[in-house]
Amino acid sequence: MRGEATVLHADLDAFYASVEQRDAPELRGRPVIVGGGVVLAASYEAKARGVRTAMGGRQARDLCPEAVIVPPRMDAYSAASRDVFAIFRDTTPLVEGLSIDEAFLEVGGLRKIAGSPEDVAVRLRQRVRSEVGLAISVGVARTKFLAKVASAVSKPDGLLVVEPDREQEFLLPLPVERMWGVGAVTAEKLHGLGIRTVGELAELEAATAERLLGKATGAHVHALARLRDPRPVDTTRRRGSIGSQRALGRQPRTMAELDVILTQIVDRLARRLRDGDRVCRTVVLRLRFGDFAKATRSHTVGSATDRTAVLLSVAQGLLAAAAPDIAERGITLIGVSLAQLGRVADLQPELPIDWAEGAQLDTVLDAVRDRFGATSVARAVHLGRDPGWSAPVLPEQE
DNA sequence: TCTGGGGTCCTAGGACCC
DNA sequence: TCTGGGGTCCTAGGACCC
Repeated sequence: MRGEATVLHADLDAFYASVEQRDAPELRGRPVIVGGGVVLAASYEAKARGVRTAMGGRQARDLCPEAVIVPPRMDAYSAASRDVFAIFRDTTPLVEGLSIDEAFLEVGGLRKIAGSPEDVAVRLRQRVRSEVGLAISVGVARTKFLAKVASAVSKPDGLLVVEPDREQEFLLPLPVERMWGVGAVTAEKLHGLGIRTVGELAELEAATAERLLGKATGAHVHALARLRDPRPVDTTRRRGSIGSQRALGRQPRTMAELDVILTQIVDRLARRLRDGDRVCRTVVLRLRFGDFAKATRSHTVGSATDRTAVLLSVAQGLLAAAAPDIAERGITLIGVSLAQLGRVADLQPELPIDWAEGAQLDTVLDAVRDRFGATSVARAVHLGRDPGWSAPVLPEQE
């Protein structure tokens, strides 16, 4: 095996539940479930009783009647996440966040100043424990995939280094379900061929895996099983979509009710969009019907926007088109995703302004505001041929 | 099991363009 | 008269992840 084990995967343990136990000492040592209708997170005491993430609340209470059930406090989790990511970035600039509670860190360049990757991992775990008060598990390996599997195997509150010459003996005996990227459907297909371990998957021809699982998924998981994972830690990834949804229960809903909910969702999303200086081109309406079958309806606009009014009218158009289906089948969830995200800055070369025509500032600003909103005006003006122009402060319309 | 909420990536067909 | 081939975009659905 070439290369050294320099990739860390750091993953907070039972994150939401651990924050609750940190902030409320009376919860420590007791089974804690975060969530209500559905389990968002379970402490290790609750997991020991069989409670699992995404399990229905009723089933969780049946399994563990003495569990303390607490409502989620997303603000507290976001703050804890920021604190932990600050320690990640203080450890190395090469951090790739995967979600609110996990990240990859490339630490290969730190040997001279900070010691071996294992030394770095030991200190990282100590710092998160002492400075944030949370347990974090870390896997160390030559590739992202192996580091991710290693951190999962090390839990709870563990550290596992997979040295390059021990990779096969670590990975091949594991059940295929432990692979990152193999879920229930893929595992079931593999079981159908009698394949239960990663080693058995590795013994297949790549073409066989691709026929069984599809070209991309087959090639991907087959390569991983053969210890091939060339993906570097990528610090440049940006979110490609944002979304929000609401479960509605089973009771019938009028189109007027749905319109109110849709408006609230779009309003929230559009604010998040503008807060992040982002724009989007595609609006996706997510529906779940009375029989819990899911569907999406989407529309892409020609010019990216962050305007609530534009996004809402697109969403309303999609909802209106779906109204007959909803009337017939009922509806149990409605949601919206905004996709094809871009940065406001990226819009500027596309501004439809012909500067050669000697456009007046007011005309230009009106055009910019109409298309992209007041928040974009100041940046757009910087594109002007005259860098001496200052950006007027316009009130946000909404 | 009477079923959250936030995301990523891939597939496949049709439209459209050259 | 009998119909190319490739590339990209859009839409819808599905698997997977935390």
